[in-house]
Formats: sequence, C-alpha cells, structure tokens
Amino acid sequence: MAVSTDESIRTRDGTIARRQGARPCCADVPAAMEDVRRAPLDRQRALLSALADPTRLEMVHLLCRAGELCVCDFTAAFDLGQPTVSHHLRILREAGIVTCRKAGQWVYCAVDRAALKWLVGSLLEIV
Amino acid sequence: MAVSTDESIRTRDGTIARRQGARPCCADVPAAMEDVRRAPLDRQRALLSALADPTRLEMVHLLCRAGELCVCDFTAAFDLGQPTVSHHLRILREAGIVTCRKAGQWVYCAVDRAALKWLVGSLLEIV
DNA sequence: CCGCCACATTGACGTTCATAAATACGTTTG
DNA sequence: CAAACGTATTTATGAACGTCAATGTGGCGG
Repeated sequence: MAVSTDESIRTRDGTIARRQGARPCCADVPAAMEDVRRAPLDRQRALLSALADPTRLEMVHLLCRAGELCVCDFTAAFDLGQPTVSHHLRILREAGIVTCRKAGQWVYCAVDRAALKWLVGSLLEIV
Repeated sequence: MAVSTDESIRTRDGTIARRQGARPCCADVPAAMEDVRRAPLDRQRALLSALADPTRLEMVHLLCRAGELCVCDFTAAFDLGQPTVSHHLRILREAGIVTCRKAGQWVYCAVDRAALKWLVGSLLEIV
C-alpha cells in the first residue's frame, strides 16, 4: 500500500485541517483507550442496563415516590405475572439499585439512592 | 373472598405495623402510577438503553475524551466490523446522544453533552 | 470516467432477554 | 399439622439485539 505525504483537507466550515499520511483520520488512540478501560465502565453499564428496561425503570420511578413497596404492590401495579415481577426485582437488586428486607411473609423493596447518585456522578465525570 | 377487619403484623425489627383488611399490603397506587406515566419516561429509557450496550458506552467514553472522531477511528479502536460500528453510531445518533457532521468523505461524530446532562438531571429528579 | 475510499444499508445468524406456566420454598394461620 | 399466602426458582418460548458478510451510495483522485 502506497503511503503519501501530508495533505490538507477542507472541512465543512471552510477551514483547512492538516493531517498526516494517506489516511488523514483514524489516528492511533490506544492511549485514550487505556484510560477508558480503567474507568469503572462495567458497573456503569450494569446500572444502565438494569434501568434500561421500561418495566424496571417504571418500578424505580414508582419506588422512589413510594419509598418502600412490597412485591405484591408491583404485581398489582404492573399487570405482570408475579414471577416476572420477581425476576425484574432480582435484576434491580443484583445491580445494587434496590434493597429488600423481609418482614413476615412480605418482602419490602426500596431504592438505594447512593447507587443512583453514583451513576449520576460517573456520568457527570465524562460529560 | 372473605375480608377480615384490621389486623396488626410483626415486622422484622419487632415493631407492630397496623394494616387494613385481609391483604395488608398491595394498597392501591393508581394515583402514583399516573404521576409516573406523566414523567418523560420514554426519553429517559431511550437514552439509558442506548448507553447500556458495552460497546456504545465505551464509544461515548472515548468520544467524550476525544471531542470528535470519525467512524474509521471507532472501527480501528473497537475491533469490530465497520457495519457494526455504523449500526451502533446510528443508535447513539437516533437517541440524540451523538451528533454527526459530514466533512468530505468522512463523518465526524461528537457527543451532545446537553442530552447527557438532561439524562443526569432527570435521574436526579427521582432520587 | 473509472477506481478507491468512507460510510450506510440489507439480510441472515446466533445469542440474549422478557414473559408466562408450573413448581418449590418459607411464613402465617386455623 | 395442614392449608393459605407471598415470594423465589425453573423451564420453555417468542421477540429483540449484536454481529457479520454482502451490497449500495456518494465523494475524491488518477
């Protein structure tokens, strides 16, 4: 593959951008990638994907307003089977977004605000 | 179904909670649901699900640090086929998270910080 | 004008996920 | 102890998603 010398390209606004080689863009970005990988990307993604489902997001909204709800409250509110509700609550619990306490035969759930605040903070860092 | 009168239940910490009827929890929450549905849940969910994918989240991270990148930068950085990268960028673009400008035969992408800030603000509202 | 390049689109494939039915578990009540 | 209730788990199914190969599109250079 032939490699030409530097060349200048015209950008949309008419300015001249100086670039190197035959492939003006596609500059190496391994250094930046290192920083990216070091970031707590996994936890961020776990929280985001737990919240990305419409049912679970509505659950969190409802729970934030109600403060504390038991599982049967969700089954009554969401027109979903009890196993499905339990499934979603498990995902939210494993993501650290909700905490559950057992009282008698009921399980009361609440939002872990610290987790949501951490997510917000981590998003603010990259903006 | 028989409905009993008020009854008291024992909670985990030993306190007595007074509840009504045969089904102590599962109180009606339609009023709260109304408020929830009125909230901009859809946009919130769209942004969250766009960010929930590990590749797309890393793209946004990288893009926030780099400021502006063309599509071939991503194909070089992510070890993915060009159609796959294009697919992810389309989702991010349709979600309003990234904006694209065409310069020559390259397409340069940048993060719409306002969108991310809106998401952060909407999350802070419910916490 | 023809070939190359960056990027977008289409179609297909394998995987993941949400949901429901059936079942199991632990607690309360009679 | 047995029945009833709230909740968790298992299993199966259909839909959605990420990925790739092939192809299409538009701009740039020889």
